Parts: sequence; structure tokens; C-alpha cells
Amino acid sequence: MWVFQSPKTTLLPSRSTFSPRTSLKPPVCSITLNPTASTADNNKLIQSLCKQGNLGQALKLLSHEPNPTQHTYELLLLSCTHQNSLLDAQHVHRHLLENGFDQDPFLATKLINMYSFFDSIDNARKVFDKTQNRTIYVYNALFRALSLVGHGEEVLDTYRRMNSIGIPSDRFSYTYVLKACVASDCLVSLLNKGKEIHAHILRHGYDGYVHIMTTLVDMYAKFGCVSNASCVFNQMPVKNVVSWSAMIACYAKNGKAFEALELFRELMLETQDLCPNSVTMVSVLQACAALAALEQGRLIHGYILRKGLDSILPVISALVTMYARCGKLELGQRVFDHMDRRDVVSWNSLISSYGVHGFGKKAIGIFEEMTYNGVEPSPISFVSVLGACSHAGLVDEGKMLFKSMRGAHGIYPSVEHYACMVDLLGRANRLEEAAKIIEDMRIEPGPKVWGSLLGSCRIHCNVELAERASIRLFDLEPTNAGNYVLLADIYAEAGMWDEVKRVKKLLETRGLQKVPGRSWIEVKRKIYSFVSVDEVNPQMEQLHALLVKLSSELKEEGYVPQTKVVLYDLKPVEKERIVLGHSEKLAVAFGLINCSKGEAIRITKSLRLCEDCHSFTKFISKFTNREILVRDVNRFHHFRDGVCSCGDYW
DNA sequence: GTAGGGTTAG
Repeated sequence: MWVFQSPKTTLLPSRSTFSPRTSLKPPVCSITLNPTASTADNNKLIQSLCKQGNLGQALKLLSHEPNPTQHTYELLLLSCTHQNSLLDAQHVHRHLLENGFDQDPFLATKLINMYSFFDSIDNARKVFDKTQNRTIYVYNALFRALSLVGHGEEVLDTYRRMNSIGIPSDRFSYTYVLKACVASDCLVSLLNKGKEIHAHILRHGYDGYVHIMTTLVDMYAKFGCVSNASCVFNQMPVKNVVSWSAMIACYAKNGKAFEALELFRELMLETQDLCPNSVTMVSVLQACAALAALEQGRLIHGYILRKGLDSILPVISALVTMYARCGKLELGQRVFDHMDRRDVVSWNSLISSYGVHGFGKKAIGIFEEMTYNGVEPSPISFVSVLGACSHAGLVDEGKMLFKSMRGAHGIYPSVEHYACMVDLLGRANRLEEAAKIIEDMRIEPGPKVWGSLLGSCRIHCNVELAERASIRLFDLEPTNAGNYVLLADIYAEAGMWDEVKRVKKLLETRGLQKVPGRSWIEVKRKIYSFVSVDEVNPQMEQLHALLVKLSSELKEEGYVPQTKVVLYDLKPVEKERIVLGHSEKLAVAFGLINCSKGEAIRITKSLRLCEDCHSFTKFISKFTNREILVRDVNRFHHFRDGVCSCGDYW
């Protein structure tokens, strides 16, 4: 028997000096044979070496110790994950099998966790299969491992078998299986399974556990079931900051930014003992960005500074995006400039910020600066930079970047990337080339890709290609009203009124409705929202009167109403009345009345800006000498002195 | 011995 000793280190460092995440440099050890050392001493020494991060020496000693303990194996496995060494981990695994620990449920749990860490799900499953005494810990470890790789269905199968042999769920199992419902890579929604488990949780009296109920809120949020999520949230007997954050995130992610900000206000006003943290703030910033609520966003930024949350990377990335999406690109850039460290997400935020403002070349420049600084682009970096190329019409640059994905960065294009390319080529009126890209795709082109093509056909009024794309889209997402409306728009523009009727009939028979466009504006920290058929707003009469007056004045300046977007076969004057009532025009009129003269008018639109509103706003900006910023669903339009920053390319 | 919310795009 022998041991080795490091002359300058004590054999057993105190617990406080053990920091598994920091990669400690192994101390220089001199190995001394100690024939009298006991098994207990050796185990202690191996454990101590593991804690010091000296895995190599620990393994050397292991090979000479015939009786390692369970705890020794546990620390060895942990050390292998900290050192990121799958090979060593497998060596320890073999060793413990040979030493009679093959049926130890405690070590089986650790092994499953370890293989999960190394993304080696087959090995994790094998450990589970070979373990006969499956405690709830063993089951939970497998549930967690499978959920992490998206095998939700398998979790639920195993869970059902576990229950059928009389092993009840514990509070941990419930959180894992709820997560499994969302973490499924199969196409069938597991929402109903989630609801069943919800009922189970209530029946078994687990509805008092904050963790479980928060996971439920999150599960409903991820399925887009906002009302179910808020119902669970409202009925929670105890809520903490995580539950509040989950509900705020649910609103922010599901197009309910108003509600997200409202709930945050409630959290601040009505709970004294709960303090929002960085996670909460990220969702709140997302909500501000969605609404282009600049003043609210500034207040939140102030709060973040006061609470010292301004060094947390996700918070800063969300701040950059918030400012850019509120039309303050330069403030976003300033926040970025002040970062003392940046990750790929921070860079992506800035790239997409320049992209939505139409500065394609600048976005490419930042992308290049990022790689020059040694930050590897992620798939989202490419979505951002390709999107930026698309908005700016930089076709050649986009094609080169797309080509470099696989060649220079080893990233295989996903559906999103193909959709960007189709958009890039389609917008530039290279529709056949866009269609060819789809033909040559090695993966199944999903609705995003066909949707991009249809959108481009709408811009360039290509009926034949639009019909081809629509056939696929109606099949892939039969309930998306937007696709039918796009096709009807194209027919209307081509004057094919019978076809317009046919598509509208199709919409009707399928029980779908056109989602009305909505525009909103923030004035003195309050957000005002408009739809074209709004009769509730008390200022509506005044707004209409102003628009009629402006329209006739602008006509003298050369404005010609573009009425081809109206999906009805009406007289020109009626069509003109309809486009004059578009929600963004109402918001512009509201801004003209309620914003002070030197202040820019900032408007957000839920759909793509129509050609008439675009032309109208250009004239307005010159005629009234006002700066008007409109963010539509794709990008920013910055109107000044009769010109738009998009160069009429959008 | 295990658990809950978040960053960028679309």
C-alpha cells in the first residue's frame, strides 16, 4: 500500500477551501509508498484529492485501493464532471461495477446525473435499466435527464409505469414531469398530459408547494395558455419572487406586454417583502421593448441601476434590445459600450438592433467585430445578421454570410436561416431564386419558410408563386388567418376579385377571422392603443377630423392615396375612407395633437406598415415638420422631412 | 441527495 503527499498542502483541506467550479491547478505531489496506510486513510485521501480538483492523482490512488467507499465514488464522479472528463467518468463507472456497487441506488442516481451532464442519455438510461432497486431518487434523476434532452414522452411513459407499480410521486417528481410536458421534441402537444398531472397534484394535496405551482404556471405559459397560468397563479396560497417572475414572463412572452407591466406594478406596490431580481427585470424589459414604452423602460433602467443589477449579462442584453426597440438605438449602443464583458448574446442584441433600424452594413460590421474579438457566432447571430441584410437589401453580403455558416463556423442552417434567405432574396424581387433555395433545402421547409415566400410575393405581387406557397401553408398551418389574408391581398392587388371572394369564403368556412392591425403610442408614460374600427376612444372624432383635413392638404402637396390594399371591390372614395382609418394614421394624429412640437412621435404597429400609411407618414413628416418613428412588425421606419430611413424598401 | 422564473431571432 502507498500514498502520496504534497509537502506544502495539508491532506484534508477545510470544506471552505473547496471550490469545485474553479479549476484548481493540481498541487505538485511527490508519491511516497506507505505500506501501513489503511483503507480508511486511502479513502480519505482520494476524497480530499477530489475536493482539491486533483482528479488525476485521485484516480491513480484508486487503482491501488481495493475497497473504495460509496462516498469516495460519489466524489470521484462529481470530480469527473467538474473536470469535464467523460473518459475518466466511465473509468470510475467500470471500477464501481467491479467493486460490487452495481446495484447501489444512491450511486445509480449520481451516475444518471453524471451521464446527463455529458449529454450521454443512452448511458443514463442504461444505468436506470440495470438498477433493480429504483428509489424515487433514481426515477427523478432519469426524469430530469430525459427532460433536458427533450424526451418528454419517455418521461411520461416511465412516470406512468412508476405509478402503476405503486411508487408514488414526490414533490420533485411533479416538477420534473410537468417540465417534461413542455420539453418534448415530438409534434404532439402534451398539454392534456400536463392538465392531467395538474389534476393529480390537486387531488394529492400538493397545491401548497410553491415550486410545483410555479412550474405549473410556467408550463401553461410555454403552451401559450395564459388564462390557465394566471388562474394557477391567482390561486397560489403562497407566492414568492420566482412565482411572480414566472407570471410576468408568461405575459411578456405571449403578446401581453401590458399585463406584464401591470403585474410588475402590482408586485412593486402590493408586496413589501418581495424584491424583484434580475430575472424579473429581464421580462419587464422585454415587455417595455414590445410596447416601445421608452419612458417606462427608462424608469426600469433606473431601478436596475439602483438595485445594482446592471452588471448581469442577460439584463444588459435585454436593456440594449429595449432601447433599440423603443427607437433609441444610440442609447442601446451606449449601454453596450459600457459593458465590461460581453457574451454572444450581448453581441446578437446589438446586431439585431442595427438590423431592425435598417443599418445592414453596420450590423455586418458588428458581426465581424464580434468574431474578431474571438466570440464564436451562434445560430441566432446568423438569424440576426441575415435579417439585417434582408432589411437593407444586401443580397450578396447575405449570401456570403449564409455560405460561411457551415464552412467557417460549422453551423448547419436551420429553418429560421432558410426563412431569412428566402426573405432576403424575395424582398429583392429575386423570387425564383428564393423558390430555388426552398427546392434545394436538405431539411423540411416549415411554415416560416413558405411564409417568407408568400410575404415576398405580396410585396412584388407574384400570383403564381403565391398560390404555390399558399397550398403548402394552408396545409401546414390551416388556422393561421394571416396566410389567407396575404393571399387575398395579392389577388386584390391583381384585381382578381373572384379569387379574393373565394379566399375570404375559405376563411369564413374555417371559422377564422382576420386579426385587426393595432397601433400604439406612449405619451407621458401612458400607452394609447388604436384599432381601425375604434369607437371607444373619446378623441376619435377629433382624430378623424384631423386626418380628413390633413389628407386633403397633403393631396395638394402630391399625396396620392394607395387603396389597393383594401380587400373589397368598392368605389375609390370608399376605399380611401377605409385606408384613412388605419390604426397607424390614428396614432399619428393622436401624436400630432398630444406630443409637444419638438418631440419625436413614436408609434408601434402590430402588422407590416401598408403602402398608403408609409406614403402618408412621409408627407406628414414634411408637412408638419415632425420626426416620426414607426416600428412595424419587421423593422423601424424613421420619417423625417418627407423621407423614410427604409428608402422605401421594406 | 434532487425542484421553480430570464438574455439575443422568428
